[in-house]
Amino acid sequence: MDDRKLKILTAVVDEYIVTGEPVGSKAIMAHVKASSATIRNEMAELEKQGYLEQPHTSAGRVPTYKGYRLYVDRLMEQNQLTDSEKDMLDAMIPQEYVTEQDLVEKASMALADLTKCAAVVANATPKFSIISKVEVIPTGKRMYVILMITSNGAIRNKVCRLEFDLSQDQLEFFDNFVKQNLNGMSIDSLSDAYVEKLTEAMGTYMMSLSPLVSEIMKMTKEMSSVTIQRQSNLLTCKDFNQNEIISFLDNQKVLKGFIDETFSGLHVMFSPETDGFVIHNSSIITAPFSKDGKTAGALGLIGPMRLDYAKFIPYLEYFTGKISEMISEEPQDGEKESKDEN
Amino acid sequence: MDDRKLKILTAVVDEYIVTGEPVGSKAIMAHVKASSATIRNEMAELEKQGYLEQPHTSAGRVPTYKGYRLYVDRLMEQNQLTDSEKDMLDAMIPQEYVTEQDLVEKASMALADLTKCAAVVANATPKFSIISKVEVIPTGKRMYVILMITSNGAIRNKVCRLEFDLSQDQLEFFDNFVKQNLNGMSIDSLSDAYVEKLTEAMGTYMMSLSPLVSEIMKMTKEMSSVTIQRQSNLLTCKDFNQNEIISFLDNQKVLKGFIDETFSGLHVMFSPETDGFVIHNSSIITAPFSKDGKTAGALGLIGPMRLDYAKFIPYLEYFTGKISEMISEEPQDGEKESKDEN
DNA sequence: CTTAGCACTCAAAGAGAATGAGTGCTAACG
DNA sequence: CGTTAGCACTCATTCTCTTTGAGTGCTAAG
Repeated sequence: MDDRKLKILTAVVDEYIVTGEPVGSKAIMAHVKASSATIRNEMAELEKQGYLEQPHTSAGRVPTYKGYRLYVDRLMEQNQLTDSEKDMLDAMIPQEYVTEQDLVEKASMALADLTKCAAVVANATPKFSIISKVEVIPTGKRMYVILMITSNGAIRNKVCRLEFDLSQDQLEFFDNFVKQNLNGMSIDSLSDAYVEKLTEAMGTYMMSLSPLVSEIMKMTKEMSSVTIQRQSNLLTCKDFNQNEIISFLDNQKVLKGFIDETFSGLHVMFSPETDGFVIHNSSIITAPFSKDGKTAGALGLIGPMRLDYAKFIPYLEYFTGKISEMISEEPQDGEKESKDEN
Repeated sequence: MDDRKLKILTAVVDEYIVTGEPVGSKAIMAHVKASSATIRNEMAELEKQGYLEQPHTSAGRVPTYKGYRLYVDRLMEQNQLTDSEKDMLDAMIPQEYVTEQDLVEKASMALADLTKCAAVVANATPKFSIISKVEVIPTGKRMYVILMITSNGAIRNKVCRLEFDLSQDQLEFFDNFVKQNLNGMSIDSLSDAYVEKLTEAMGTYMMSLSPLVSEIMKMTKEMSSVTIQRQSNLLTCKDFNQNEIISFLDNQKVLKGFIDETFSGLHVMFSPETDGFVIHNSSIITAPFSKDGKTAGALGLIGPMRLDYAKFIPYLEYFTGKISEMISEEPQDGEKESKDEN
């Protein structure tokens, strides 16, 4: 794979990202010093190798998935953010917020608006945070609310209906039981086996209380929230098949499948790589953010493959950087900054 | 307005609901005993009176909003549900559910699928239910979770960040304060004036605790949930302007405006009547459901004006009837039925 | 190996022409 | 006088046919 071919491929992708039209040999001449005939020959080879394709015989070339992959991994040059861009991005990050989730969602919404993509926020709660409180609150005949709060501030409640009413005694036992055995546990470490051991340790209380334990287990599994903002941007993007988008809107659970990967660093994934998630011609960029040095979640953009990676990746990383700063324990009201504490 | 005109108008609407195409005079001949020329003359008059309109000179007629209004109010004959229809509808209502909200949402989803409309569920919580529990739970530096549970089983939590940490003493005071002054209150009766009086009654605690009170007030205002299911059905309906739908998806808050009316009985509203809610050519059918004889919420369908009212209204009423039965205190495990108790 | 030149391809856009569903109007009819 | 048959007219839709032009592959000369 010689240098000129790579240059041509880069030029095709760059151009296609801007115009959205198949790129012809003449357009490439502006980027590569060679005649259109030479470029055509090279493009024909690139097509044979699977990096480009033609919508029809007499059209220009369009990058294939393989072409994008190479482009993103090795060819693309990321833009450096200018000061004015940074100012613009800064202005988009909300200064007022209550929960971290709140901050991240608002920021992602702004990013979605800017990039005309849909934005995803994945919460790393189950992987990286610990249970700080579990409460069971009676709320009607046989109805109980379980309230769970985790170290990163996520709060969930769940109603559950039991077969019997619990006695005061049982409730108190459970309260203590939870304090001793669940509080302080990392959610990720609550394996089925561990929970079974716990349940057995409850002795005579097991019968009546084990449904609560299993509800709590369910809650921990549902803790990993994945929210999507500005899905409508997918609808207005003409690179997509409308019907696919519509059925995606109806069941977006599919996204949860490959979320775990996103916490490890910057990722660019293309639709052929994300099985289960089936919007053809789409790509997802994700970047993790952290709190006090520990992964706290990931922010992502869903858009067409024809995405301005060189521009948007720096945007995304700038955002996750800022978010990490903001949610980490920072000096407030004049306190000293103290990072990397637990 | 003579009888034949009304028959012709009815025929136009009936026909248009089925075909979606402008209705010509010949098609009407199947419904009304008269020649096409006579019908044309009558239709010309109906057009002058504003009940019909022509997309263009050489097309058939389409009902106007005024035409639909008359049709729905006075002309339409509602279908009687057959036994097999009832069976079908019964099969669509979930037998397993935890909360009432859960039941209603699942049912509305099924109804949306059946009718190819979007479904709305409006919760009457703030109007008709009482606070059964408010708890304040500390969850980090200056962070507190307020948990609120109402008599109909709605649960909300809200994180709030205070300026100061609260002492044990303050928390206990607030707990008692809430028990005495908020528990048992109807949410609707929490006027700003009442709350101000409450706040003043807190005396020396006022300074530190009033932010909590105002957060609780905010929560009560956010209690009225309106959820929409199967919005995608709006997208696939060709009677709508796609862009309008897309911008509706982005901010569906607009629905909250006229929700209160829906609790009073069956309503059919057309887009010109629902200001704030601006999907042209749309209509909304809503019907309330109740718990032990008291209004608990409303279920609705959003679709094009060209909706099969004669069929869908009975569906909707059947559903709300069933839901009312299910959520009212019924005999369980062989207990006797006891309606109209509080 | 590179490139100028040329014949060829094919989607897209535009111009008529044909189609047909539907109308309004007029004049005859009972 | 209301009803209706008949007719000329309208106009969105569909189809075919042509033109356009961007882009290609191939060939032969540099």
